[in-house]
Amino acid sequence: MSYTTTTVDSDDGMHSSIHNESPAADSISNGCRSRGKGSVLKKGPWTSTEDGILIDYVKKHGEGNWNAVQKHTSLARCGKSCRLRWANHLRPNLKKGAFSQEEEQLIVEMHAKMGNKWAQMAEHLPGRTDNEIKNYWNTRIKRRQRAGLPLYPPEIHVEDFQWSEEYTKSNIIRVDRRRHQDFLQLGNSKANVLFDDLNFAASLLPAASDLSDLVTCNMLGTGPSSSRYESYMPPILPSPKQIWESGSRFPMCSSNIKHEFQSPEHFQNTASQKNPRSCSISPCDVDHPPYGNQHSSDMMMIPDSHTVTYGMLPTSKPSFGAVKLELPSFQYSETSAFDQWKTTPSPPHSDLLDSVDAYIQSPPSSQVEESDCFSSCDTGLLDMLLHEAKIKTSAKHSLLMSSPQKSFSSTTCTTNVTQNVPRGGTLIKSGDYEDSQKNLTCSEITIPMQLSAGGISSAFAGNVVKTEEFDQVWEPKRVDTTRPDVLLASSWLDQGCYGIVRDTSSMSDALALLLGGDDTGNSYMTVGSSSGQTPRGVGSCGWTNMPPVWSL
DNA sequence: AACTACTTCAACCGCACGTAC
DNA sequence: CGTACGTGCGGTTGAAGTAGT
Repeated sequence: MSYTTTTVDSDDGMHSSIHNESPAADSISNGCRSRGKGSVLKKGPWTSTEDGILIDYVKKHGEGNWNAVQKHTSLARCGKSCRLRWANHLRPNLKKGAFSQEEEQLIVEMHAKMGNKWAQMAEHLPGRTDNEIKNYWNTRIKRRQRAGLPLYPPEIHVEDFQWSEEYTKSNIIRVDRRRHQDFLQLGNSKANVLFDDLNFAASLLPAASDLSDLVTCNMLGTGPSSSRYESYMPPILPSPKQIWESGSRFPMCSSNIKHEFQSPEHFQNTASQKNPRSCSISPCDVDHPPYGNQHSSDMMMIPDSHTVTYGMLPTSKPSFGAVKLELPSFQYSETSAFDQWKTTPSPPHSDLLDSVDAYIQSPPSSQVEESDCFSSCDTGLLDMLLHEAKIKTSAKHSLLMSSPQKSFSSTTCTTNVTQNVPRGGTLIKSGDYEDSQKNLTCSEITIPMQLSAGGISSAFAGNVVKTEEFDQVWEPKRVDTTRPDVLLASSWLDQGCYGIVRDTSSMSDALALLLGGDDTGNSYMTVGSSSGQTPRGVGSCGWTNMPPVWSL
């Protein structure tokens, strides 16, 4: 970062040169609007002189109207910069120095409750700024990650705080607006898997109404989720080779989350044992090779953060896709996940930590997009999804209740089979609308969506998941590497999953294929597979877009 | 002492929202 | 009603500081 920059750019960092030619448009420097043509705004660290000028200004004029600072003083700083400087460093009663233990505790609790709402947290910490809190938290994340500690201490029951109705709603709205543009930029492919995942999540859980709210919230990247955390999610994944060799299915498909779900019966039986709102995840039974000896903690998710708890990386193997297809404990466990993590022995794991570090330093760029993908539905779509989820869940419910464990397990297999094997493959042409409701039976799950040229709209196309595959043993098959989605996934494996960019060409090609569309401008998106063990769409498998259904 | 790796934190950026015109 | 502006927020960046070798 060069703080010596004195650019005078066009609006919002577009860095064009029109600012001097348009009388209406003030000069803008990297998002800061400056008054007067060609004025040069200083960037970088503030000098004491500048501080003095700003303090004087505030004394005279009070806070606010920051853009006027430049007019009334000799300060060559944009209003934004002035506000930031004042708020973070110059305003009175600022507390400097390290956070006290009480403050730290409060931050942790607040974060568990509200996520990355730094400004809100700052309101509860007099003298502290949002920036300070944010920095503290980010540092904490790294520290605890390195130490192999969970993000939240055991005494913090994240689930106790989360998903308050108002919070959820407010965040859905906010993030929805914020992410919409990102979504439009993503093209259609990712939205496809968005619904894919949502569909699965909704269809596999018994409490449709409750679930759909939560799932949708999370799928939209809302709630107390944190892309920041997502950035710290470690690539604790087996290599593609490992995946092949292990016979495991594609490891990072978000639908794997379903493994975390407790059976309806179990859930009901145990619900009363704990705080009804407590839904933290306890370890599931993982005892099958090739990951038989791995600890379930490997795949613990922090409900708040969409995050695999990197803190527990020291466990044996990458696990995400290797969880036994068996029901996890969905109720709160007395031996909390955190406790488990803490007591988890730490075998050699330098490779994993290295990966984590690499990941931190060079998070795959695709993360953001994928995260955004889930954050980008408009509210109309949200309602639609909720409705859809409920319907599907109802349809599934009888199956699940008749043999919960079996059903769950089977459904999981179905997911694998349908998504990795051609039979369930469906080519979705965006712009088509198929009323999935009509197609919905106990043996089919239809994923609703439609993407229009202008972005996403509330409509459905079909992605059919056939439950006739129940109980079928999944076998790895060869991937049709000519398929764009395979290329995408492959490329993603190379880049996003492991934080290592090996070759971007395949990704580009795949994207071109996927997003290029046909002559009519419609884009095709493959949802199912056409051959072999095809990873699901790239969006469905990103760490960042895994629907945190586990937070239920 | 020199170098490297790592951490901290100030500041920037883009986006979203509210309001005035 | 649309646009411009002011402001706030959350995420990201990189210079400076620190620790380790």
